[in-house]
Amino acid sequence: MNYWLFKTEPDEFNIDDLEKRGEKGECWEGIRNYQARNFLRDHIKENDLVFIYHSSCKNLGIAGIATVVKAAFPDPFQFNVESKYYDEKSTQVSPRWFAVQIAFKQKITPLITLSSLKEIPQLQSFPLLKKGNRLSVMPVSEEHWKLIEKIYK
DNA sequence: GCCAACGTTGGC
DNA sequence: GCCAACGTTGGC
Repeated sequence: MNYWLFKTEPDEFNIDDLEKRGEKGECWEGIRNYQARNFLRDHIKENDLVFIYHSSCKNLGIAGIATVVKAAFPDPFQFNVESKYYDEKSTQVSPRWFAVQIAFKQKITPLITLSSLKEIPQLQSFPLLKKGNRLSVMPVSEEHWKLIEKIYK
């Protein structure tokens, strides 16, 4: 099993929205970055755990945990002309973009703030904290996951 | 294949 | 709203 971190802008979609989706969960679509796409397509498996990170907002930080309920499938939005995620260069035979389905597992209250994560020396190499990091889907090492777990457990 | 120009991300 | 950092595009 592997660990991940997904970013989301809480104004668009947040941990409470995910909780409301219940067991069915939410399709994590619209990822249009190749590195993130490769994680989604090749490495994220059913039952993996995901930190939900709230970005570009007032309260930055890890707001909860989700479970992957369905591994990679072609992102349906790339074929939808109406969608802002539409990609005319993508084909049904060879889709360019992928999505996964995740479901709510737990909320972390209060959330683990970005600033508190930065204070932990052992998290220096955590990709989220790297300057200029723009990945919206990133792996979390087991070591880092366990460290972060300790903060709220 | 290089790289300048551009658009986007995301913390501050 | 600013701007640094990064990814993508497209001309050459």
